Amino acid sequence: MELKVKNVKSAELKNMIIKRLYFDKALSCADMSELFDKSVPSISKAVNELMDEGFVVEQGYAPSSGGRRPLMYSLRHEAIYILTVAMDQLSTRIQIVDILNNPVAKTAITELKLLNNPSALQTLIDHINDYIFSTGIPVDKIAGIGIGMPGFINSTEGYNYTYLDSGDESLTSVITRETGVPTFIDNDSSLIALAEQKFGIAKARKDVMVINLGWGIGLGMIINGEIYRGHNGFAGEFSHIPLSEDGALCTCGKRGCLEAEASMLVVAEKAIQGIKKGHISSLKNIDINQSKMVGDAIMEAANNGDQFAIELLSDAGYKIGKALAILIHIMNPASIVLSGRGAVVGKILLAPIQQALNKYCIPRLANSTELLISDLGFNAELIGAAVLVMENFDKEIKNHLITTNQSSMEKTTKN
Amino acid sequence: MELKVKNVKSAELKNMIIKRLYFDKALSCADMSELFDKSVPSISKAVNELMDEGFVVEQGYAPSSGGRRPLMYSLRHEAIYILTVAMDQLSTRIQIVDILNNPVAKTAITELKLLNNPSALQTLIDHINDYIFSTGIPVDKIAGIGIGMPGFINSTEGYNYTYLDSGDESLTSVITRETGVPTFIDNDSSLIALAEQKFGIAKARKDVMVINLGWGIGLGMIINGEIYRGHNGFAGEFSHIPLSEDGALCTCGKRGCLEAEASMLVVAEKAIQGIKKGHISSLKNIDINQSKMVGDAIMEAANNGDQFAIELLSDAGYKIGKALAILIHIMNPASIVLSGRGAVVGKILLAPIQQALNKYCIPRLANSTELLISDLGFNAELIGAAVLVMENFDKEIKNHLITTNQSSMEKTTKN
DNA sequence: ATAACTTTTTAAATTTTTTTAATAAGTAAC
DNA sequence: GTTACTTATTAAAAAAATTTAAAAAGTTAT
Repeated sequence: MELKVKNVKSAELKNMIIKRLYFDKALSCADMSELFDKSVPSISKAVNELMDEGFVVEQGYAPSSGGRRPLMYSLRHEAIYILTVAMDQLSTRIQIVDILNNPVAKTAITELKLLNNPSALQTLIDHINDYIFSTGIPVDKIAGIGIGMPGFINSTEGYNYTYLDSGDESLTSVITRETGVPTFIDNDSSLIALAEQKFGIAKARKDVMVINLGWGIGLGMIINGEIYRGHNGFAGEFSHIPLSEDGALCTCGKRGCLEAEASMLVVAEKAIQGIKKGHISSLKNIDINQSKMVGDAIMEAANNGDQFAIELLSDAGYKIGKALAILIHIMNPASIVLSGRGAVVGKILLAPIQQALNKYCIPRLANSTELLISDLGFNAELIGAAVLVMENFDKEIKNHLITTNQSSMEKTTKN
Repeated sequence: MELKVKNVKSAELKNMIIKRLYFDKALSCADMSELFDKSVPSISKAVNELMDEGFVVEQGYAPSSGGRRPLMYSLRHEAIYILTVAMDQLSTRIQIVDILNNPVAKTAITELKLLNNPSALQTLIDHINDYIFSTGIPVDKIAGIGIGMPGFINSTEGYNYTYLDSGDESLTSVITRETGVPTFIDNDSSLIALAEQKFGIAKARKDVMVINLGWGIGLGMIINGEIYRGHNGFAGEFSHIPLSEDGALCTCGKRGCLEAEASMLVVAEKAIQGIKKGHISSLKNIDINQSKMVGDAIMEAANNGDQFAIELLSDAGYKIGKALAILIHIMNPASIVLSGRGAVVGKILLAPIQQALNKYCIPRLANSTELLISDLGFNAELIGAAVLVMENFDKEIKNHLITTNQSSMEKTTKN
């Protein structure tokens, strides 16, 4: 006996509508007809079914553009929630957001060391389950779990080859099984890029390079409007491109990597050296035993006008600019976005970066690339994780939401 | 009175079939059903219509895979020809090929200087028209003209911002008007990449970087199975990425560009210097006043085991390898193909390139990229030009072919 | 204020596509 | 050499999508 789902194409259209409404908030039938190249009656039918299923609601009339006012449809807020997770080497943030990306509960922040920590995966799962329980939101209202994390990640297959070893089974499969919610993972920088392109400063742009300025230097690439992950999912390893011939030794074992020359960690290191040598600066009272805190302190000091801090950042900015020149030559992007932790000093970095671009770029290329500073800030990765879930919104997720929802999908049995 | 073409979607399917048959040579209805996610009857209907229109013929039965043998369909050879053009700074090749990319007449090679030559465009048009006339192939059997050329090119709009100035009107529009055949242009390196991915060593691979080793160093990118051209069509400007801090002066005005360090022209230049200094080599009797001929001579000498030539090429190879390391970090491609003129010394370049990759690449990335040498050689650009035309095969082209063909499309008049 | 024109939605008719079933043509095991 | 099982094509029936037409709800110019 074989089970067969009917109306596959119709279900596809409905998923496309849900997905689109997540990004565009509200659309009329006419809008969607245009968007999906489907007739209005087809759209109308799908929308009505989605209303019956509880996913879509009428939102009211939009202003007329010269004729009858269009009836706008949007997603029902209570139908879909998304659990988002942003991990770095040391700490993990967990959050549940609604369909407007607004948090519905306080973000949970926990210490979770990724390196050499065999129990990290179980800890993560426990934290997620605890968080879901604490919010009281039923599991079947959560469309999916999106997780951003560092490491070499194969997003399609759901593996992280660097951290959170899950054995033969994929990481996403383990978390899906243990939480009961479809799970998706991706590289932190890719998710930041996704956030910037969907809801940030690079909104709707097709070819965007997002630089994740943090303790390393990540690169998330949007190519033809989609995240580009490369053949094995390792694209965007910007941190370790060889920049100078005999530069500083990098954690990767090679010399002259961009990360070893210009990351916030290196800036912090240089600041500590400088302070030890007696550099006059508002930083001189900082605890120099914790590079990461020094990093934050430098950025704050720079924004407050501290000359020494600005000098250090400018130096890093120039090197980043040189690397960006290479990136521009290869990719000819519409925009480059400075995002991640370092975005707060974006304005200070802008001048030296532009200077490097002028020196190392063919003018025609430099001029056709806009340099932007993120306004999403620290939230980018969490928003990106939500986008990741909704980009993968398909039959499976809808079934997960619908199983304990009101109606069930039409199925026929083939005899 | 408004004219409206019916069966738009059906026409689309038919174009998809023609396109696919160009790439796959022969397919059964079942194959196409799978490929296009359409029912067999839909495919069958479209194929029968295409046979009536004279585009498709039955090709015979393929071996059975356990059941009834599939009837294979292929394109009718006499229905579609493609005119391909490959231009470089000094000379232009023109050719007409059939649907199997086989030339149907001798390739025409003419001297045509691109730089500072206001009459270049008219000369090109004249040559194309003369060539078509000389072959006796009727214009309405030629699906399109594909042209590969150097310069900053916007393939979608059909402009070349560097050469062949066509004023306000697009270059493709001028040539289409003057020849009566739909025309498409693209960057030479992009077309070489297209050829390698469709009919060359990187066949069917999705993420491929093709290096066009010639007088410059070009880069054609296949991303997600499609040519990537960047935001303005300027992507792949690999020649001018800053490689060394205070390197040789480049024609672009900057220092340390890859092109200025490792192109065949530079190798030739170095050879001339070496010979003048009395280097012992089989090259010593070459005419040192023509760098380009020296370039060819060096490649030949290297392939014959000349130590000095090999040394020069190895040096260039190592620098190319360093640049490829950067490319691999950013793109994580499945394959890198060495193509263009320099492909003939690919085997000699391989070792120093690999050496550089070992030094400058994270092992995981280097290991997941295969380094290939083109077997299409000098023909790649012409084949790519044909692919460019067929990739753009759409309603317009089909109409062009069909106007003076046997049947005409069904049209209805809206009252 | 009214006529003329837009835009959106709904319902009925038509077209297109897919599903189903039947037929044809082959392979492989016994 | 049957029999059971695959695979491919064709034709008729069923389902789905689009086109067409009409109605509803506005805007704008006179």
